[in-house]
Amino acid sequence: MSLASLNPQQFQAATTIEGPLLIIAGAGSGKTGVITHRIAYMLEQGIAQSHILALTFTNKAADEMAHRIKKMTGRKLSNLTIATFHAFGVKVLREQARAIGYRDGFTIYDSSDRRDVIKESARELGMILEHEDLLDLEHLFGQIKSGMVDLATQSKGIIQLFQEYQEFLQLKNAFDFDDLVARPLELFRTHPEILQSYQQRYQYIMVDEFQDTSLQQYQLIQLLASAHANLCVVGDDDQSIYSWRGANYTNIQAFETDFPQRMEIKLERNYRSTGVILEAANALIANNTNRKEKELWTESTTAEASLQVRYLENDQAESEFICDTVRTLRVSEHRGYDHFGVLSRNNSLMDAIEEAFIRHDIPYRRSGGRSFFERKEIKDTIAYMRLADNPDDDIAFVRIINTPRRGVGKQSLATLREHSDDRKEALYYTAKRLLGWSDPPFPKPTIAGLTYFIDTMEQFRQRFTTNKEMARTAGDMMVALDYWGYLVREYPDNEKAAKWKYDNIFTFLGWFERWEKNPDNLEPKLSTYLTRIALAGRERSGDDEERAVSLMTIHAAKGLEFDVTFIAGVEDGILPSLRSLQEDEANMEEERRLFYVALTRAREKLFMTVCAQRKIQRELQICTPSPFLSELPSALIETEEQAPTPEDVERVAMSVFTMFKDNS
DNA sequence: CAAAGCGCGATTTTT
DNA sequence: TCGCGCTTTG
Repeated sequence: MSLASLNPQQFQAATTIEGPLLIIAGAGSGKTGVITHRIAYMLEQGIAQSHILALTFTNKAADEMAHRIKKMTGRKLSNLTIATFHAFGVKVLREQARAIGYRDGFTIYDSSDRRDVIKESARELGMILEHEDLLDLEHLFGQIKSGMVDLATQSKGIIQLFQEYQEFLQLKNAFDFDDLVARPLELFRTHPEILQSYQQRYQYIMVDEFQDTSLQQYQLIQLLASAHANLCVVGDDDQSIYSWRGANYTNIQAFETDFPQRMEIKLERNYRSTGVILEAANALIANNTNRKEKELWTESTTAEASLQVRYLENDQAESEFICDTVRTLRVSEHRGYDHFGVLSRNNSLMDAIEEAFIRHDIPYRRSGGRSFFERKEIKDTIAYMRLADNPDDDIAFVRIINTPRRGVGKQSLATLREHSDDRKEALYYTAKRLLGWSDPPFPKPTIAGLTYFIDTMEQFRQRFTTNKEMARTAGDMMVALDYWGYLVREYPDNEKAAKWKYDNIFTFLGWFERWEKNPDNLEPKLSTYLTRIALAGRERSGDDEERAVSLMTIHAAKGLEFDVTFIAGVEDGILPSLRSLQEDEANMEEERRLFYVALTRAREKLFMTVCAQRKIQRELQICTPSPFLSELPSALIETEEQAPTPEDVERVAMSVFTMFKDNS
């Protein structure tokens, strides 16, 4: 490796490895390079891999970091821990499950599973929940678990439901997402000897995207680092965009008080964007109060640089403009598709744009959104795998017990639940037990269906533990269950849809197989893979490295960069998001940071599009430009058309009005 | 008692 | 527009 490529600040950040260190790293300041160099430098200094812990925010960032260190040092990284907070929590819990009363091989419940668990718990207590209550409870339980709300302040009913919920998880040997941070923290607090063993192991700790850590995450690393105090945190308060998930950029201030002997380094030189873009971004973010003063600068100038705002009639025109521009610039400036990125505040805006990409036959990659893993057929397949791995997983059981249909409806399920409650037994085992009776309490066809289900599952559970070809086993399982027959029956006059869904299952299993057979894979177990997809959920497994335009939310784009960047829907109510502001007016600053993150993704060219009207949830809405646009120095911005005058807005409003009149 | 058929509400961001 | 839950049907 060569530290020579680093500027003085970067060099100091990379080579200061003892003691607490705070690195304030502006957008595009070569942060990832510094972190990877820093770890490589540690290894070079003879620090054992096993003593280093690097925590990141996304799986993608963790993978990327490991990849770069591997390349830089040429070493095998068998013992280096680079993980997200959640993945690290899983590691600790797998090692220590027994200390908190769990058995090995637990399951991780994602947020949609959480919904189901709340429903189950409510049913158990005889409570009736409206859909809205359910959403509120999901949110509330998350806040309680992450320590933001005190359970004791809640009503009796809620306390009862929460306790039932926790009991359910424990009984089913499952953790939810919040547990993955909260439980290890609790473990460390209550078991000093366990904490000590981890402190001894992880003597050098590094945290990326520190501005996005929650209070609990901060407390966790504080505990771990308290023995050696070799803690390096890297962050940028201007890029804190996850407060809704408990992220607390005041952790940066907390770090300053908690480690008064800390060293502080600011990286303000930007290597990514051209001057125009940077100047605009600086001007925007200066409007935020309560931030650490900093000014990004660059020496980069290029003829290709530009910052444009386009005013378009509607979302259709917006999509067309983006596609046209991509195609034109690709040819005229010889840019690969993968150098283009399209960002939006929320996922739904991307639907229209994706459609246009399909129409124009432009290769694209859309991340986030209703991902592949959220398709019913994939969720079903995963549920079968989960149940094979952990028969206690009632949520998986309920999901697939009647998929394909095998005569198990509401009544049979109620019978099963009744019998399982008595013994605190998982539904799977209850079913197995009841079928052993001389006269099982189900109708004839149900008995047949259930028997086949249990027999098949038993057989494949066996095969999963003994057979090395797990993906193949899973495929055979879906065949044995006749999932194909199910799809044909569900989509009677649409065999194409059925075929498509069936193919999806095997695409998914293909990834599984690749993972399973990867020689770098240290632990090719079913439970390991299930954990992986639970944590990585929405992220596409970056298999096809084909060049494609990236379509994503601004949140998902953090840490990435594109030569040519589009920000779609730069309109009031979208950016800033109306919902976010309704929740709390103070969110304005976070929305501004979000826009700041979007701006700073661009290297050379940045296009922002504003529509006069757009269809939101099937309804045509009149749009006005985002107030943030007026915070950008107008001298920097090129526009082809004039910004719409109030008369324009009125005209569009009238035309929409008459359209509605005609329709009714 | 399970399966097919109809109506209603949903979408901010993600580990 | 689609998935989910409720109602009717067989």
